[in-house]
Amino acid sequence: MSIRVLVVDDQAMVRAGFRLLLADEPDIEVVAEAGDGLEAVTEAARCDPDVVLMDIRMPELDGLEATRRILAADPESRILILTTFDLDEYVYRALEAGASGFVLKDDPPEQLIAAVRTVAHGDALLSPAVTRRVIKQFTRVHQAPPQAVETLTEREMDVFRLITRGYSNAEIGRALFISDTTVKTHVTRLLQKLDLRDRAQAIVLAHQTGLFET
Amino acid sequence: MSIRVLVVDDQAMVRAGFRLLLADEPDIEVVAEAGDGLEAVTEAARCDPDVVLMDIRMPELDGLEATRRILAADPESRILILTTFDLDEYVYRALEAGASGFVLKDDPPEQLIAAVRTVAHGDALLSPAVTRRVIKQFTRVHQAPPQAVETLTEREMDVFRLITRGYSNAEIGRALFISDTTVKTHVTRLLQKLDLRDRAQAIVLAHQTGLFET
DNA sequence: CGGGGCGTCGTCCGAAAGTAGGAGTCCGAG
DNA sequence: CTCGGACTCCTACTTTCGGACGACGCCCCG
Repeated sequence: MSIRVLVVDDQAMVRAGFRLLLADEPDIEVVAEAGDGLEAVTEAARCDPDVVLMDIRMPELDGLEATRRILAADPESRILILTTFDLDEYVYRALEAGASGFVLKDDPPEQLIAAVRTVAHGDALLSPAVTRRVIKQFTRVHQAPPQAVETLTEREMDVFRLITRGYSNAEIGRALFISDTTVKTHVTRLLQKLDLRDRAQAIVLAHQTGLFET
Repeated sequence: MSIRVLVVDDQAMVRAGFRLLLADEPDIEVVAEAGDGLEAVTEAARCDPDVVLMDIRMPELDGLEATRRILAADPESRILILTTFDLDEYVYRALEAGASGFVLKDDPPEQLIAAVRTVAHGDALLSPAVTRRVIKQFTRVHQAPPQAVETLTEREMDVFRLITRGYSNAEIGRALFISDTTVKTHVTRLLQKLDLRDRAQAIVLAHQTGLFET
């Protein structure tokens, strides 16, 4: 009763690497390979693997669409997405598509193998590196407004409020009857205090934490 | 260079169980135990463990507060929270308190051991059971867009969504695997379609209309 | 009285953002 | 097959932002 795996990647070298890597594991068996999304769908239908190891970037049909189609044909399929970057926007979309998990290509091999077993067993999984990111996002959303906001002066708050309305520096200047260079001073300082990069992030922060509601 | 672990639980039997469980692992060593939160704090300060395995429900000082204090004394500490229930409240609060991970007491032993290694290595971790819930939270997406937003193409929507997260053009490019000049093209066109001046206004619009909730 | 925080206003500079226009691919509809 | 829409990428340009300075006046507080 070994775990039957389908490896999908457009680079033959990568597929070979995984095949080799998994060959040492007695309870895991690579039963098929596919070089693009379309192949992946047909192969999945043909050999009904326990786990599909799927690259996300592929010709013909990308990993997302392939995931959707495979799951449409067999909702029981377990699909483990592979990617190179962890800030990958495709993470979310892959999970939406119904993928069971997510592993970085440069995670250590043992982690990949453990991941295969985990999803085969029915659990969902994110690679630790991805998890760290998710946790970070997660805790940020659920945190009360950072007390750093309290360190803002009255004037900085004025500017902050107008920033969250989408005003430019010049507009803020006109609204507050000060020069735009002064506005820039305030903006720079509030960004520093809140540890943000630009006004865009400031707006996001304000809305996430419910600042300036109403 | 084994991983030095401090086990914290108010039940001596549980501590003994973990000690036994971890004794078989050559690279893991239980260097101390504590029966409540206060003890945990002093023990952590005394023996400076690599990983603290901490129950969340305890007399004197609960796992959350103990976590905060240990981290206040040494921000480098890795704390792995143990609990019997996968109630979200604990997850949030433990992560807020700065815990590196979260494991259910009835997760299989191998998972616990792997978790210890993972957090010792510096990665964050959620038990698969918890991860599934987190994933669910994160994959909640788009809803009915208000009018003009419908004229946006799929790609423009992708870019729009990342803008509302505070991403720069370069970051969006990396996330979507396209060049930043292409991102700028999409940005310009979506701003035109929505009759907005800059990304800041786009973020405001998105949040005001409840686009891209969560 | 002297600091220190705050608000105001500058300059200089580099990095982003946004605009304009062109151009190539792919794909589906007519 | 042609046409057009979507997507991609480019060059070249202007404007805006943000950072790093410094400066001045104000007012409060030790």
